[in-house]
Parts: sequence; C-alpha cells; structure tokens
Amino acid sequence: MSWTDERVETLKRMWSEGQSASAIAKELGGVTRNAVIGKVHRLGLSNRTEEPAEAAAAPAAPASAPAPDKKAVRKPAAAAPRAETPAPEAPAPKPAEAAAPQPAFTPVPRRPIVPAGQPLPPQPSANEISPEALASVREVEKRARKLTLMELTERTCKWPIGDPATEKFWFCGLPSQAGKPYCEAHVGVAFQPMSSRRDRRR
DNA sequence: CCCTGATTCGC
DNA sequence: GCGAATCAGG
Repeated sequence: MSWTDERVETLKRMWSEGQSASAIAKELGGVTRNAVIGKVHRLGLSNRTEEPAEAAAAPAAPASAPAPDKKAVRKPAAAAPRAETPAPEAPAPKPAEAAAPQPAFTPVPRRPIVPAGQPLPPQPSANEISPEALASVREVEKRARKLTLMELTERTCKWPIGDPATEKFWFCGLPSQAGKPYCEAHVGVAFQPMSSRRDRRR
C-alpha cells in the first residue's frame, strides 16, 4: 500500500477528528499504526491542535558521537532535544506584555468516550429490566474491574457504576461483547427488544 | 496486559 | 519517504 492522495486525505481527516493511529490504520488497511504515526509526523501533523508549525529555530541535529556499537543502542530517548535556547542575554519581557494573561488554548483534541455533560447510559431500573438480568447485573457489578476512564478500551465494558460526582465511581471494565460497548450482563440491560420494554413498563 | 503517541534509523 | 522496532507512558 502506498500513500495515495486519497489515503493521505483520510489520514488527515481522521487524525484531525482525534482518531487514534491504530483506528486510522485499521480504517485504511494495509498499514500499521506505526506507519500512520510515521506519516503523521512527516506531514507535520503531530501537533493535533493544527498549529502553523513554526520550524524556524530548527534544532541542529546532535550528530551522534563515535557509537562503536554495531547494533544501535538508542539511549538518548529520554532527554528530548527540545531546542530551548534561553539566549545568553536576559529576555526580560516587557512588563506590560508579561502581565498579559496567557491565551488559553483550546484543548479538544481527543474525543472522550463519555463526553462530559452528555447523558450517561440508562441505569438499571427495577421495573424496566427482567429479574434475571437485574440479578445478573448486581452480581456482575460486585466483580467489576472498577476501571477509570483512561483504562477503558474497545473491549472493556464501559458501563458506568456509581455517582460520577463522588469517588465511588468507576466503569465495569469486564470483557465487552464483540462489537458492543458493554459486557454480557450490561448488554442485557442496555439493549432490549421494544416489546420487552413496553410489556414491562408502567 | 491493554492501549496511546514519539522517535530512531536501516531501507 | 517509509515504517518496524523501540521507547515512554496512561
């Protein structure tokens, strides 16, 4: 596979949407997430908050020293050469400008799995789910992995448990059903046939 | 372990 | 330019 204009366009679009490199790779097909990330960097898109990318003061490549080793031993990964030239002279920004508040840049890059302010999935309500499902859910929630938002993946149950306003809040985290956002028990209460709901509803 | 992006460097 | 291997981290 090669980076045709069309594929690059898809890459740009999805990346700007906050899609992950692996998701983009999956969509494109024929490439790995590494390939996607590499391309993103070569396109200068690494900064998702689309900045003009001021490459003015490009840091001179710190030419590797001797390095007698045959197999490269990339150690200098920690100290990133973020060209930071404080300049010998005292910068001393103008007082007026210095006092000015930093322009708060908009975060917004990644789309949260459960966007703040959005309605959460319906919580189990005794008169809306079957007794079996309710029992199953209560049992399962005792064994919830209690994951945090950051720990959720495409294959973990994203059913929220508890009150988000308190510390007693987490996500189920048990293995999710293929293609579903929840585990078997929570799928049972999240997705119900219309007839079932109607019959049970008051 | 699952996942994320960042970086290096042989090709 | 490309991307696997690797690194660093949630």
